[in-house]
Amino acid sequence: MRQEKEITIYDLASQLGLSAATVSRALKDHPAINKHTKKKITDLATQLGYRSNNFASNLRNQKTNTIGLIIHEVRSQFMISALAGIEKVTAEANYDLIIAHSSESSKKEAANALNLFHKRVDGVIASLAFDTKDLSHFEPFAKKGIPVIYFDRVFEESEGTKIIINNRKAGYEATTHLIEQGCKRIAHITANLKRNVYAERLKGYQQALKEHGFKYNSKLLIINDLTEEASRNAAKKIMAMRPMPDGVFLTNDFCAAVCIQTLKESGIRVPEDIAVVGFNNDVICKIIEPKLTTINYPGIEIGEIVARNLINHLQGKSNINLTNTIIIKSELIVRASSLKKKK
Amino acid sequence: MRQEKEITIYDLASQLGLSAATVSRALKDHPAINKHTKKKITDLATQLGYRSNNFASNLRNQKTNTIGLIIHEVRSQFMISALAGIEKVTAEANYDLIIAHSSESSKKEAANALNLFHKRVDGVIASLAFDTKDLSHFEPFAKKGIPVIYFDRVFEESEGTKIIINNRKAGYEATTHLIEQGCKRIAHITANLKRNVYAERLKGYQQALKEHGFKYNSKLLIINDLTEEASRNAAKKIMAMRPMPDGVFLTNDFCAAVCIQTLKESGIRVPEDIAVVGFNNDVICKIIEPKLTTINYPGIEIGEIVARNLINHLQGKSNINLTNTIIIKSELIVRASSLKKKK
DNA sequence: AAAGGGTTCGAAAACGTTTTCGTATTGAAA
DNA sequence: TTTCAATACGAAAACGTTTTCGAACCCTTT
Repeated sequence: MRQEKEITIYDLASQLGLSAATVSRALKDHPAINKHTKKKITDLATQLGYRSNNFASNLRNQKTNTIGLIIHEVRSQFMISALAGIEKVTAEANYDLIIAHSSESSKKEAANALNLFHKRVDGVIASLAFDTKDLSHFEPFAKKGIPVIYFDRVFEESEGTKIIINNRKAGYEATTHLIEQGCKRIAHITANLKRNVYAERLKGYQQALKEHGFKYNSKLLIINDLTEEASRNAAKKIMAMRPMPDGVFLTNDFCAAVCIQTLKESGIRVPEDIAVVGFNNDVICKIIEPKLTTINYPGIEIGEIVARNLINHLQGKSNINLTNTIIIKSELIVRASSLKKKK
Repeated sequence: MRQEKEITIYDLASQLGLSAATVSRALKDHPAINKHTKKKITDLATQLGYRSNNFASNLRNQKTNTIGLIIHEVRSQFMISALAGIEKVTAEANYDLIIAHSSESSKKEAANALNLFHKRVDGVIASLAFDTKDLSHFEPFAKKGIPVIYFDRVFEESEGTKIIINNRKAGYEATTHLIEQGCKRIAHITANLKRNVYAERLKGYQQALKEHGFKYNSKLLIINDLTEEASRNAAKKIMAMRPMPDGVFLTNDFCAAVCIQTLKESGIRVPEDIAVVGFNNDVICKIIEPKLTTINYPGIEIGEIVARNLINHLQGKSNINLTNTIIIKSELIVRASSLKKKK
């Protein structure tokens, strides 16, 4: 396990009777270097197993080629898909990715932001924690001109660049679909309304009700934290409502799946007794019986778009400071769980 | 958006009439510095918003405080859990994590390894791609004494340190459980047998059959790639077998869930007509109807153990070169999908 | 007073790269 | 032949930290 000495540009230079400056330029394919010497240098470099030292380079260049990713929870289908998209794009552009997850704690989110700041990331991508109340922990980035892009969970009224879907429209479409299936009493199960995604979906739900002549009833609204236990309790609450709802729109597929399961265990039929629409289009949609109608929330595409925007900005190809909000397309996917009317 | 000048230890030093050496030591809590001066220095540092420059520090120290993670697929419940565990431990130890995923391609895996090598990670954690045939792309790390820990998908006969569960025992227990439930004709659905995890589970399956007086029948073995479509086809193959198996052990919960679904759609009852056991203990187990009996493959714990071992080695608290294989406990979790005998 | 031993700090080199100004060489134009 | 411009390369500083090897100082002890 001998630790061979690491090769530097000085080693290459002295072996070829050149200067370090020339070697450095040659390896960067600088035009001022003769093709012939360039070839000699690169050949020797590969032969000797030279690898450039990123720290020295970063130190000199004052940039890190690293992007920080702050996510609220890594164990979510959507986030994983988004992560995959982000990873793909950043890797292709030769950026490193530092992943920091807050486990839904705004405190940890702030600590992560500070950590990334100290690590001097070139840019940040963030989806906010459940209980984040303000963006003050992102101010250091703004002060240094380090770009931050928010996605999924954002403050819609804030300054920064945001990439989201039209959650209100999605909520509207989900609810309208239930109404079109003949539902007269539609419940909505969602999470903390301080988060834009949930608040907007609720607004869409309310708007759909109103436009179709139903009046919004807050007794049909259940707010929980989307865990398995909470989802099971939500289903019980639904069953305890009198009269029982004949449709329910949930803000999360996993929660919807657990609800369907709980309802079925009590002998309630889906969709005959109650139609169900979820949100996200997780793989679980196609496993649960009946298969789950849902809103397609395309994680990979969103991740790719987020990363692409950030990198284009970093490379000077565009300027996200001019962009405030980018809306990604989403759509309703109809499956058996909501089909009261057979086609 | 003014870019304020970055504060260095020289700035702190000159403002206090000290040397950079003293400041550096004070910030690192070096014992040779007076508590009083130490306090003055740290106070000024926070006041001026000083942040230490990692590159300069890394350049000087010749280490990166970065760990590379090579995974075959990010979109897998197990891998995500493992990732969460790894992230937790590395973050606590103040290591950065660079994630490279190979999308099940050994070519990309080799490219990722090279990339991490050039980035000079201090250590590597890897789970191999579907079609990786040898470990030659990890040799550069060995040559430089950079530790590599393999987990999940490994070469069991190779040199490096490996962290795995006893896949053979797990396969044995799953199959024995089916036999105890009265199954006489047990199929096995798995993936590429070049990968240790699948090969070992098969061996366990075979051993259980043998020990209970059944003889192994290769016609009951189905090998696929665990996608949704392949899983559906596997279920059809099961149904086409004559006589049809009365039990099946699958190497993956998602695949099992799709199979159960397909079987049910054809009117076959689970577990009455055919008992099913999966592998991993994904959330899907509790969603599918009937709930899926499975082997608990504890991703978070494994991730934590892998990361902890690597970091202890890097910090000189232990030496993984002395360790060849660490076996983590796994266990059978019995649910409805395999219960032919009611208790 | 001298010697010794802590304690506290500093000078300076080193890590490996990039880039700003150069200079030297060459070929062509005047 | 001189001049000019283009081409090809080098010297050296700079990026910010860490650490070795001292040195200065103070306090005890002989």
